[in-house]
Amino acid sequence: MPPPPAAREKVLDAFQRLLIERGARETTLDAVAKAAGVSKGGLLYHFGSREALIEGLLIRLKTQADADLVSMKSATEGPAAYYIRTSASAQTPLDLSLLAATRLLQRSHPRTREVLAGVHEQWYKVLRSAVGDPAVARLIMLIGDGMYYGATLSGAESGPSAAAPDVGEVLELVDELVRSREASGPGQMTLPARPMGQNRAEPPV
Amino acid sequence: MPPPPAAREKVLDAFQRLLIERGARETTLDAVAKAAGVSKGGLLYHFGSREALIEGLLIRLKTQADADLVSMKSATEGPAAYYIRTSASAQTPLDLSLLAATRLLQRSHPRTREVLAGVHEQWYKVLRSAVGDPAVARLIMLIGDGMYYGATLSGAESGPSAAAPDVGEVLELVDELVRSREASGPGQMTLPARPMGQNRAEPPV
DNA sequence: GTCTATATTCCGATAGAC
DNA sequence: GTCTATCGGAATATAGAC
Repeated sequence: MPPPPAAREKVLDAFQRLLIERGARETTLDAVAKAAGVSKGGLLYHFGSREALIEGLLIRLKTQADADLVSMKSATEGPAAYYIRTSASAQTPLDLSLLAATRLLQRSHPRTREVLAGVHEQWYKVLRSAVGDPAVARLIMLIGDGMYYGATLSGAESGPSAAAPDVGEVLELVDELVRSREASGPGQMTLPARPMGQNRAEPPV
Repeated sequence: MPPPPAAREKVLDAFQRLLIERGARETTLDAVAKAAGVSKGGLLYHFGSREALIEGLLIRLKTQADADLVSMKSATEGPAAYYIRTSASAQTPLDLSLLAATRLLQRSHPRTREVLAGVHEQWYKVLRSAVGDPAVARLIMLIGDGMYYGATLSGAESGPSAAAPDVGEVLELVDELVRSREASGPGQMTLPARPMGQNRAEPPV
């Protein structure tokens, strides 16, 4: 089987890179073609319109996400740790596709949102079957989302902020929560709410 | 003191709404002017350029964030619970500003990212002084970010997904973690890592 | 398949009337 | 302060040569 035409992939690479670096607004067909090293006509041969280019990115994203799900399910560290650890990175091809798709989010164009939500839902299903407590599974999803959001905020030049946790710290805390829940037993799921962030001080009644 | 000119605020409102609904690409000066009910010339009187319009949005965002910090510090439920609870909403004026600014993120334009990172840092400082354990404070930041990211993903028509937790559930889990940490004492901060997501099963060696 | 050249529409910004 | 009219340039997309 001959290798697939490289031009298509180069165009998608450039499209993603420009979306992340310069945003959707400046990511014009001209700019993508130039960054990919092809002419605009050449680009439009592979992707007949801007919309088709977006669809190509979303299809690539789904393919990469499906492959990632397989790795997640079979990770020796467990799906939860795998999910948290990989959420911290913004380097893998899947991360780049996710970041790029995020730049295309808009309410009036549901396609991108649907794909991202679908990937999200798949992750949750794996977490849900791997972690005993559904609430903990959902919390892990939130933490992963939060780490991913931090990746969208951080630029190349800005150093790590004080609020940026490292992966080991997060894994440790989640592990502690999982063990705490296991100890309290599966039957007890509803605890009375208590104010947080006021060490040892009782809230006013 | 006469009320400040309403046109400026109406323009900023329309700018935010369009950024959220239709993305940065379709949020042109024409579209903003039309949505705000003014002419393009009228818009450009208040904001002399597209860049000035963005700066106006960021200034509004900082003002709203500063006001929110005051509420956060004095919340009777405590800063941590306040932070988590308000992160779930995407309805307040501050939420709209945050969502809109997110649509403007791009690496080559550091200004938006700096403002968002600054707001983030302020939140962390309050959490840090309210929660005993810095690692827990950082985890709460992540959870809030994750809830906010979920808000950027969810559209108006799509129902809540299975992976979407409610606020009470999250508050309960964080509360449990805080109490678990308090019980184990402040001195013990480093625990050996252990695989997660594999209930009671030991990982292969 | 890939290119250049071009058609058409639209964007940001300016000029100037009121 | 708000408007209309318009300029110069850039965007998407098409046509057609090679």
